[in-house]
Amino acid sequence: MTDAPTRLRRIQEVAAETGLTSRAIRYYEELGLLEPAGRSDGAYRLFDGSDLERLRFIKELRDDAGFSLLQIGQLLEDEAVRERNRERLRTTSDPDERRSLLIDARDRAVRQIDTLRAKRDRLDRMLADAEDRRRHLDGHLTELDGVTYPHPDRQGHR
Amino acid sequence: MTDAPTRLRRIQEVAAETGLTSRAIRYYEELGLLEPAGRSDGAYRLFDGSDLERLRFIKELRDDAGFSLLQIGQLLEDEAVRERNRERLRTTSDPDERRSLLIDARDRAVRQIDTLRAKRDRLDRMLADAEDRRRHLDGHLTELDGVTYPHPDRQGHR
DNA sequence: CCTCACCTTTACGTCAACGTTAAGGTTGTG
DNA sequence: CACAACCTTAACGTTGACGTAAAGGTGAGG
Repeated sequence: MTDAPTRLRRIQEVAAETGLTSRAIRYYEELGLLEPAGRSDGAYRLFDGSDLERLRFIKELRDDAGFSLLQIGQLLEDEAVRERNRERLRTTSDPDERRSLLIDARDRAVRQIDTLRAKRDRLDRMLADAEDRRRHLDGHLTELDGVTYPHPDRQGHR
Repeated sequence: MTDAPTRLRRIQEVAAETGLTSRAIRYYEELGLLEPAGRSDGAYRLFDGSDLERLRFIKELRDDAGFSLLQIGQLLEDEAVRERNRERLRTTSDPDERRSLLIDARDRAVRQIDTLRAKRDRLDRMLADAEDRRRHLDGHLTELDGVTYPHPDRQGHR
């Protein structure tokens, strides 16, 4: 009892909370990116908290990092492999196996770091350019008005 | 004369130098992402240095930043608008117009900064996670071997 | 002038990532 | 138990970003 308040949600609620569509969620399942926590008596999909996390993560990777669903599958698979290896690490005491597990894990991490770093560096450069421009323009503006003028402030984002 | 050694290239050479395909280049033109510097007597497309730059830039945005061609079109359009406004800025002396041009430019820069920053921040977080994992694994490995083993050390970045 | 490698436009094909419709089963509320 | 609002699978449609093939023109060397 007191099994932690693991509320189970049906697909449309999940869609609303994640900003995805039901169709997209089913599609991700079809691709093997996740497996809903369970099913109802009729065959309704039921999602728990970790499913929500996973879906939000997928969306982040898709929208912000621009990864394809295939690449995302790889990343998630990598994470799963890591999890299994950590388990294996705790249960084995053979030092050779321990070392090879660790080396494999490190290799995966390094590969991931490389791709991410490449992406981030390009973005950083573009960002720096844009910020330079803004600073430059701010300079011209204050020079013109002699006073800091009101931020147009598009939407309330930050 | 001495028009700078503006070599003109035909599409396949450009493809080889940019890592794109001829088809992709024509497609980008079709979408209005660029206009080749000229055409030969028969109607061969001829590209100059700035075309090459532009195509490399498009490829970076597509591959590394994960932007859609539509978004890339927006970014390039923004850049073009900036260029025109800078020209206008130099030729007008009406302070009201000058200020509105500057404010508009600053607005565009801010918008771009916001989107780029969001993407970069997500990538940064993922990267930090991966680096933490690598450090952690390195620790375990040196602890196991009692010696720092050879870094595979992908490339010499950073 | 011939030839071959390259180019042109036009048009249909393909793959990922879903959207949409169809035909029917499920749940909870009155 | 009726009914509306949700869900299911299956299947076909759509859009972006090209690939590929067809039918013909171009241009530099021999």
